This record gives sequence, structure tokens and C-alpha cells, in this order.
Amino acid sequence: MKKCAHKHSHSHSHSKPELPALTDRLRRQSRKITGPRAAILDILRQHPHPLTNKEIFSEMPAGECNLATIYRSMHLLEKMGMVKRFHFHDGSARFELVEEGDDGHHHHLVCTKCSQSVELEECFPAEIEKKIAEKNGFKAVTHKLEFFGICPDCQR
Amino acid sequence: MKKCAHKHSHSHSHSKPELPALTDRLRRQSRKITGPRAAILDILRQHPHPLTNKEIFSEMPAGECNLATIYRSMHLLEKMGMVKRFHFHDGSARFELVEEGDDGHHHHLVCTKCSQSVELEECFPAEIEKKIAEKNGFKAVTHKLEFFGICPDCQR
DNA sequence: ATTATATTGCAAACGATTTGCATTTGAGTG
DNA sequence: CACTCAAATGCAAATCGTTTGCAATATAAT
Repeated sequence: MKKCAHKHSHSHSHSKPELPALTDRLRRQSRKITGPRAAILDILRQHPHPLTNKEIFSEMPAGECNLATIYRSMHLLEKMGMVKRFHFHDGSARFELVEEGDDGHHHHLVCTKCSQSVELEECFPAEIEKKIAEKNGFKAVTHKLEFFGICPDCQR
Repeated sequence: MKKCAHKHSHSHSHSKPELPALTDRLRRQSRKITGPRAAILDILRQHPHPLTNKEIFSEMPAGECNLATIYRSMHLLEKMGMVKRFHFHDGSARFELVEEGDDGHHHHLVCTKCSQSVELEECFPAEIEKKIAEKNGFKAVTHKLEFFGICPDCQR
């Protein structure tokens, strides 16, 4: 829960972790390294943008694994902190790899026409969030923040 | 699209518009004032917090109207700018009345245990949003921002 | 009152996601 | 390297929120 404190250390700035490093994180948590999981991680590491389960599914060589397996894997990876779940304007969840040790907190600028997205460094001021939490007596406060607009391509 | 420019004028601060005033807005847009619509608006005006369609439905006297009608009404009211749609942590959309002339832009602090929510005045700095839009060549940029935490009640 | 049209109810259709269950498989163990 | 067992997968059915087609109904204008 470092939150917003990493304006600079934005480690998820696309340094493509190696696949072995990823499967290792599974191994260390005594999770099995299976075909589907390796395939999913490999696809995620090659895509700098949040992917839906269906997108991951269709990136796979013909029926490499079942869609339900992807759903289950994403839950596992999320619980392990290896991916982060995002919700944009359309109905489906999207997932992005999270660097080891990072909490993956960041935001996106998303095109409402084509869903293309840009990762942002900007974040809601931490002091204000803290003030909001205190004022209302809430604990463990975080936030979700996404920006929406029309991307250059879709402006014609 | 005034955005964030109304830190103070937060007119939606629970002044409970009268029902006739609401149905009038329907009338002025040559929409029919039907039983279901009046019931929905009446329920919304009595609830200062965003409600799901199901919640609206169950606030109604036994089968006053069909759930599908509520879905359709919310779309209409949203298009007319009379309600605003929000998405919290759980899967379903929530709706809040919007004062006439207002754009309803504001944010919430939501309890992840019980979904109780508090309306906030704080907003993401407009200048930074503008900078984000320009830097990336996006047009018509807005944002969605919600805070999540554990409310006083749910902390035990 | 009459009419034309917007609105509703109902049930079926949908898309995203989850789940039960029987089967398979990864990874320690001897 | 074979053996065992829990973990993981495939498949199909179930669920949840939401949408839609269509025939029946009701509002608002005449």
C-alpha cells in the first residue's frame, strides 16, 4: 500500500520481466506451473496494456486452454499480487502484470471509442486522500481513478 | 461539463427536490409521466445515496413496476441528465438524482464491506487533468474517481 | 371520447463471470 | 523413475446484471 508515493519509481514502465522470473513467483508460493499459466503470463508480459480475459484467450494458440481457466488464473494471480485488475468503461475486467514488490497502483487514460489506453504517472494527492479518510472515519482508504476521452486516432 | 469547478456550489447536497418539480422535467422533454417513473423519481429523491436498480425495485410497493422498466427508465433519465450513473466495487450500476442545470460530477467514499457511501466535495485537480489530456492528444477528457475503505460501522 | 404513440410487462436472450464435478497433471516422495 | 495426492483443468451448466422483442396498455394531444 505505498500508494502514490512512487511518482518516479514507476517500475511498471514496460521493462518486460522474463517468463522464468514470473513462473518463479508461482513456484515460491508453491503454485503449480502449468501450461495455461505459463501461456497467460507470457502473453501478459508481451502486452504493456491491460488485457481482458477474452483478449488473453484469443492471443493463445488455438484452444491452448479453456476460458474458465483464464478466469480462475486471473483470480489466483490477483490474489498473489502478480496482476492488477482494472475496470474501464466497457463491462469487462482488464489485467496488467505487476512488478514484484510493487503494488501496481496507477491510472489510465482510456479512449472511449477504441479502448486503447495510456498509462499515467499522475495520481490523486495522497494528503487529500488521507484527509478524506480521517474526516469520515474510514480506514484503509484507496481509490480508483481513470480518465476517459477520445484518443488522437479516433478523432479521425 | 463544468467539472470540478463547483467545489462550493455543491448543489446536490441533499436538498430533496419536490416530486412535481421532477415530473416537470419529464414533461418539458415531452416524456410521459407514468406510474413507474413517478415512483422511481420519488424513491430517488428520498434517498441521498446512489441506488442500484434492484434497490429501487425493492423500495417499491409490491410489484409497482417491472424491473426491466426500471432499467429502461434509468437509461432515459440518464440520457435526459436527470440521474447520474456510478460504478462502485460490486458489479451493479448505481444512480443518483442530478439537480437541474448541474452535471452531477462528484465522487464518493464507499465502504467495501457494506457499500454505504459518503458524497465527497474533493475532486481531481482540473489543471492536471487538462495537462494529461494535452500531453496525450486526447479530447473531451473526464474522469471517474471513487474512494474505497472501511466505514466506521464496519470497523466494529 | 378517440387516436397515435410512448411505455410497460413478460419472457427470452445476452455477455461476463463463476461453479460443480469428473479427469488430468505437476511436483514432491521414496 | 515410478507413485501419490492435492492442485489445476475442461466442460457444461448455473448465475448475475442487464437488454430486447413483442404484444398489450396507458398517456397526452385532439
